[in-house]
Amino acid sequence: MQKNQLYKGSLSTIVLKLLNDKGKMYGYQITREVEKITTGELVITEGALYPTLHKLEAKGLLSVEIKTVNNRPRKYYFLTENGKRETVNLLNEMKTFIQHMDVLLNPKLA
Amino acid sequence: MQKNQLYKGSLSTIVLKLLNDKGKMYGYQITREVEKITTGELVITEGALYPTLHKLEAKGLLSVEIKTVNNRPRKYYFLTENGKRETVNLLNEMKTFIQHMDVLLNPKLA
DNA sequence: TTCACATACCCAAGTTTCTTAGGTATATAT
DNA sequence: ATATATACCTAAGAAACTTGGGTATGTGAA
Repeated sequence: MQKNQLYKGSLSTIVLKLLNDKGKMYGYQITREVEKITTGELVITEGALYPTLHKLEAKGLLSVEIKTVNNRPRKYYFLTENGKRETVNLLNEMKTFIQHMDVLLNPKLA
Repeated sequence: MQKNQLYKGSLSTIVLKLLNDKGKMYGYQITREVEKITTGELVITEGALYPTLHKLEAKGLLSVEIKTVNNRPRKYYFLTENGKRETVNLLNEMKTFIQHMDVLLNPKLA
């Protein structure tokens, strides 16, 4: 999703958090929304997103609902109960990760 | 370095920043230092660290100096001029990454 | 003295996550 | 007609790890 390797591993967390806040979203909408929120700086490629959505569904964290809009099918994803619990876990892990980075990269002098 | 996928991609940044602050360090010492700083929470495996040190050296970001201490060889790594420049870049990328995560995971209400 | 543990280096096979580069198809604006 | 936006998808390869080894010395405890 970037030249930068740091984003590796954060995609599931981003997707789950978005669905947690918005309720239901479809894949293409997620890519648009992330670009909008980050003012175009973070672009999620479809080659990364769709396999991730399928993986989260296979794990039982997401469910799907297909709707046809403008003669095109849309797959709306939403969190299952397990998905809601896992979202909390992943957000905590992200918080811990950032704290660790802060300690390592901004050491207290003396 | 963790169960968690988030740390993937951050190892080079951590190593370069440590060397930037400490001057010279050897591999084993880096693993000890990171554990110490994070009070045991972040453990860098040797299977991850040594290939990373070799990669950074191959890229011209690190140089090596071998010393024998207690009848065992130690390989002290230190930043080259390019390494110093790249450290600044990677620290900025980490800062940007954390800002993006903040915007995505802690959206302003309304 | 033997046995574990810390120190100190290393590699190879496998996994996960992503990038790159495609493919299909409809609607709309130029 | 042609490009762009919308909307889904996959497969091959790259990168960064984990896991599980290997070698070897020094030290402390049973």
